[in-house]
Amino acid sequence: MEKGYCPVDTFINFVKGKRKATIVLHLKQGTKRYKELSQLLPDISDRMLSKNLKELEEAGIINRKAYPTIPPKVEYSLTELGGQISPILKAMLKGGRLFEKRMEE
Amino acid sequence: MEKGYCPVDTFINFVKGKRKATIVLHLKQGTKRYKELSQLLPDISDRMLSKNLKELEEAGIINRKAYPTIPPKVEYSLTELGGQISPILKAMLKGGRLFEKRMEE
DNA sequence: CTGCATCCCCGTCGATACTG
DNA sequence: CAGTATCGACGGGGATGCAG
Repeated sequence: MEKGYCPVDTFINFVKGKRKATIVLHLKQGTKRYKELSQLLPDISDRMLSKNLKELEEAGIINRKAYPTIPPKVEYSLTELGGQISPILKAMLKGGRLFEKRMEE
Repeated sequence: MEKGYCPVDTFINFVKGKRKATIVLHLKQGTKRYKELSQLLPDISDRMLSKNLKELEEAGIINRKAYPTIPPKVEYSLTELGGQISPILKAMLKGGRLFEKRMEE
């Protein structure tokens, strides 16, 4: 993840991947397993989900905890940084609704 | 501009175009001419700048006022909606700096 | 259950050149 | 000054299938 010319772009780069923001918002509600996230986000493929999760982990936004059991079990949760940015995502959510309202007219 | 599955994505769609957010932040400082924006954003081509300006105008975020003089003169400014979302962009800017600080370590 | 590998399409963006 | 036209490179993301 590279630095943008302006910090706003840096932020966008962290968040623009398909569904990344939504994943964080769901994890804000509490720790979730891979399968649960997959069900909460019906419009994303496994490929993208695991890719986004990995990137979010590398960015330090989420924690990944794998249990070496059979069948495997993996839990995802927010890091402190993840908690710090979630209010911003919430603000963006509100802003998004503003746009959606406008579009309906 | 289509609606996202989650409003956060709607918001991102408005803002993720290269430099769109930065344009809004500059216009927040006051009305600017095309040339001025072009100089404030040295890393964006004319093609992208005019494309982004047009999209922001269509989204209702900025106003475009052209004076039919020679040489031509066009001024861009924020709409009320543009003013409403700029605090969110500022929050994203702060968040971006958080990320950048982390990356330096 | 939790992913990764492969193939491929398509939109985004840069470079360059041109116009009213 | 304020853009538009065209071409081409690049990467995100979908579909499908397979593995530990």
